[in-house]
Amino acid sequence: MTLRQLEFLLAIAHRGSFTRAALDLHISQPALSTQLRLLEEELGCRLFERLPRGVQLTAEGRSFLPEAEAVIAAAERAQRLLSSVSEGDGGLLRVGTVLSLSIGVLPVPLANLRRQHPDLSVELVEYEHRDSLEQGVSDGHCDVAVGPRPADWYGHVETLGWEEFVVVVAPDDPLAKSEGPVDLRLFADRNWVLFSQRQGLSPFVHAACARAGFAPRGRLRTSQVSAAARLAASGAGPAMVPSNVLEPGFAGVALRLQEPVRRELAVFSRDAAPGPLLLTFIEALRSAKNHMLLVVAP
Amino acid sequence: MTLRQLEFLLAIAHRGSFTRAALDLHISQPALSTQLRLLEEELGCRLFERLPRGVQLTAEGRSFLPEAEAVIAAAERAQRLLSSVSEGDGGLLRVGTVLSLSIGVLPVPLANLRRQHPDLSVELVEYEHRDSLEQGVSDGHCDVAVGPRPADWYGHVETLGWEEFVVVVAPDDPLAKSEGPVDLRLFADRNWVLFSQRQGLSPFVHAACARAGFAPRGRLRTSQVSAAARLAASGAGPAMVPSNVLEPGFAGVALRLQEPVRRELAVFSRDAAPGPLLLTFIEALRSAKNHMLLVVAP
DNA sequence: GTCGCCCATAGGTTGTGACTATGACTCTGA
DNA sequence: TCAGAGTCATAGTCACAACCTATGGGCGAC
Repeated sequence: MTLRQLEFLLAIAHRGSFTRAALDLHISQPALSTQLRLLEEELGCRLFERLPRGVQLTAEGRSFLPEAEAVIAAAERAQRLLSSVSEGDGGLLRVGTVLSLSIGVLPVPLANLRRQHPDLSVELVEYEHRDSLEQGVSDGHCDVAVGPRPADWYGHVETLGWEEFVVVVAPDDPLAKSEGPVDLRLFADRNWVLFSQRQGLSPFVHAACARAGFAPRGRLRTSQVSAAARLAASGAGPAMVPSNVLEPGFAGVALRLQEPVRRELAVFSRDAAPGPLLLTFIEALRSAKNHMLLVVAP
Repeated sequence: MTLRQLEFLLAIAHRGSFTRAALDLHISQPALSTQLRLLEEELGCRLFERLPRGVQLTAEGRSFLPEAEAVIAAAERAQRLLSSVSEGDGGLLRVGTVLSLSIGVLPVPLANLRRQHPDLSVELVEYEHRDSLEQGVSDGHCDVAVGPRPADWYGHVETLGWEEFVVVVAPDDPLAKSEGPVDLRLFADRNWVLFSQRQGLSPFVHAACARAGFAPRGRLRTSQVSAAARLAASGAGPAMVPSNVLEPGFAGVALRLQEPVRRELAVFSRDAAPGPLLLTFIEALRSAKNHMLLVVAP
């Protein structure tokens, strides 16, 4: 049984004649005869009654017809969906990212994507650490990743920009009124709001402080970036967070650093040549570059 | 796009490997490679990512997979249904008949059919007259007919039996206490309960009376056999009806006739060689022959 | 470094599907 | 009654599609 044979069946049933159905299908009448005979032989019963003037469905054929229509309809649905998928307009994309980016960076491009390609579903797969993100892409748990640019990557990589880290303090902090960028070393003796060990930002913050010549002490740890920012804003101590996670009306004070702490962000995937769905997504990222609170060049 | 290619796609997705899927499908690995390549070319995008160790669905392939499964599932459903249809176990049969038979004769075989083939639906198409029944079969409005045996018929015909007509009178009728068959001429001067012109039994009753040498007068006409019987039972005048329409606890008195009035009943269809569905139905009729209140031999 | 696993390609063979031509049949109209 | 138009089925032929075997290339494992 083939899709083609079922289409033939429908055409004949619709027109009530082999000859006319053959015209519709742009094939010869004998070809249609043969194919229907094959179908009838495979199914084990006649589907049409041959009359002197055209043909008519048998009881068996009439019973089978709705099922045949269902198969053809399903096939057409599948083809429609895939043609939209192959134009990057539909389907499902599993986007891997790290926790902080799904708050600070992704909302804008995802909103654009929703608007421009309403039939394209996105499943966010959030990882705590850049390593597990890369692993997740490699293992096929997600189709594309947005995160810190991997050191060396076998597939497609494309830099999106650099996110800048700021130190968040409470409005009544002694350094809150500083004009311009501050020196990170001023916070060396403070009690920091730090990230929990498993959070990917934790080693990053420690490395930044180490470059400034100290190791941050902390009494408070959280795995959530936005929690760290809010805790710092309420006086729990300084916290280093990406500037893009701070909302416009944020209650704390964000201090830029004299020695900027930056992280290169990229979109990357297993495939060296991304397919249409990935391209659509990557395009959405590109066109939102200037609205993602990233530094475009270091 | 063919059903076969979709099956290939599912097998590969399921096994995660061309080689293993080819083993499952009992084809060679290159054949599978080629077919999938053709499918991908037709659809316009890669469905699998080729990895050193097997393959993995792309985002496009993963989006398409559920649709492909739906198509295959619909095809399997269709095949299952048709295999049950070709064994006469399912589907829809349109049974044409005349009004009186759907009351008196068909209930028993239809009940048997329901019991033995629960998935087989029957649509009763009732005609007022044997001529329109024959026309209905010829025109394809029903698949098979149960009714008075046609004079000459081009398709399959099979006699079911002879229904015998009785004269129904009220219990207080002068002739109600007659022992044995009565002479139809005794009712020549009565006011009959007759059938309306369009009812198929009307000419039949008139012909029977004509054979007995009189033309029945009537003050009351109905198109329904059971109404005629009840009216007669309540004293409206004699009525000639098939004996099989009288229920066991019927209130009137049914008188058999010395010159029996009988009508040959048959099942017939357009097709000279009935298909499985018709055969199932005809078989149900045959096996109910002795329970349909028919005379088996004239 | 060699071996094994996996997918892709090439070349050859088989089989299927389509076409043209024709036949059998029925209904229609002269 | 017979010719013609219309229907579907069959036969013969051809092209292409699908498959198989053999082989190549890439990658990881031992």
